[in-house]
Amino acid sequence: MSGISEKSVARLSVYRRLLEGLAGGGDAQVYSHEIARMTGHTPALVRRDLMAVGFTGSSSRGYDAAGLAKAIGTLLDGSGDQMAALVGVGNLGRALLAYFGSRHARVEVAMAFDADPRKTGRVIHGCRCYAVEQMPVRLREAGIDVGVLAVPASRAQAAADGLVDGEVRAILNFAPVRLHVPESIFVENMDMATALEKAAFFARQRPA
Amino acid sequence: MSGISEKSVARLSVYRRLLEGLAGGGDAQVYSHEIARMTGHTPALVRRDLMAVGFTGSSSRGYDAAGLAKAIGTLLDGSGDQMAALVGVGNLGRALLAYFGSRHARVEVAMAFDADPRKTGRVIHGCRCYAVEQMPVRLREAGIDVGVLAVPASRAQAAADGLVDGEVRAILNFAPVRLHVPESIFVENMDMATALEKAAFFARQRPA
DNA sequence: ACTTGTGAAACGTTTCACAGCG
DNA sequence: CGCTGTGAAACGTTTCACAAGT
Repeated sequence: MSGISEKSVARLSVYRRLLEGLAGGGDAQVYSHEIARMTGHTPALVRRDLMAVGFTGSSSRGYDAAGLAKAIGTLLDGSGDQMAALVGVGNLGRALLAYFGSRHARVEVAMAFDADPRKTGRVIHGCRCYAVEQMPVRLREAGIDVGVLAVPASRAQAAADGLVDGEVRAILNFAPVRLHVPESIFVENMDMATALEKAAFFARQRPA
Repeated sequence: MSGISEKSVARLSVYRRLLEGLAGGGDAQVYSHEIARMTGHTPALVRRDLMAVGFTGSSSRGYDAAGLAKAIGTLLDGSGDQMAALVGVGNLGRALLAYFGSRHARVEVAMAFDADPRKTGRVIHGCRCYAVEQMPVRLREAGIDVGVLAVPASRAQAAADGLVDGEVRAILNFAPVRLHVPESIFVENMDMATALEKAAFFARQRPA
């Protein structure tokens, strides 16, 4: 529907962070080949990605960094705020709360859920933790549309079912399993075990 | 050189985990369409990926789960053990140590590094922590070839330089920046901020 | 001379479709 | 039959190459 590919969205998110840094550092104008060098892509690809943004640069001066960052934001963030909920407040879950909680609150992690009664009711890294049983109701009440899954593999499908029941529309899945969810729900897998194996594999295919 | 794509390697890693689970659960034989359904791909893609493995199935019974898992292992793991080192023992770093440390030690995280002197010398989740200054020497001595980067964005490039100096051949990068490293080094980016923005974006492109 | 924006070519990945086999 | 293995087609993504702007 959006016509814009997953890869393009991911790169635009990276461009925006870079541009905000440049604009903050007093670098007002920037060329596609500079963005390309700093993000590890080609100038042509950067320009192709920017076509979707509808922000036009100048042939002589390139792009206005602050303006382009804002235009990317309009595309990526939409109008209203978006909220996410974390499921699984273990080692990884707490690290994610700290990571996502720290200021750059593009998407707010508004609540967390855990099965362990010792964690429910507590506030961890500024985020209140509820029992998993309350998940569908609380998600719907708060109108949360992104779920972040940081539970053990064995519990991932049950937790995903809870998120679907709570009517989230996207899931960021850190569990090393493929979730079974309705077609209409977007799933982004962050499989760290696979990523490490991949790195180890390609390490071996290299000159020593 | 290897002729096998990054995507294919990532999927093979997922297939293997699945197959080990099946074999352990007494499911001796499995068809490509079953692997496909459980991993969310198509049967044709599964068979295409398996072509690189060189393990042949039977038309009537499909693949031997245990044998196929082992064959994938031969391809992915190579001969000797592989070791990784973690840089950055903050919230995320400790979570990664717990995550990667737990038994399924396909790649062993053998040591960790941190700039904070209160952390150096300690053993965290079974992994000894050293000062970053010692990084290049210790990496070379131990023959470590994968670095896992879990430091703040502002320190990521310096830490990457240390890993390169220590002659790692691949880096698993959790920092939200593009690293500048020699061509010969494989970099796998795990940008969680971008992943969350991506999930939020595609959540919006959906029926409510 | 340098850029941007973009049609068209090149390249990579996935799916189709079917021969061959048990 | 329903399966595997695979050439060929379809599709998606990136790069090339150049017209047009400054």
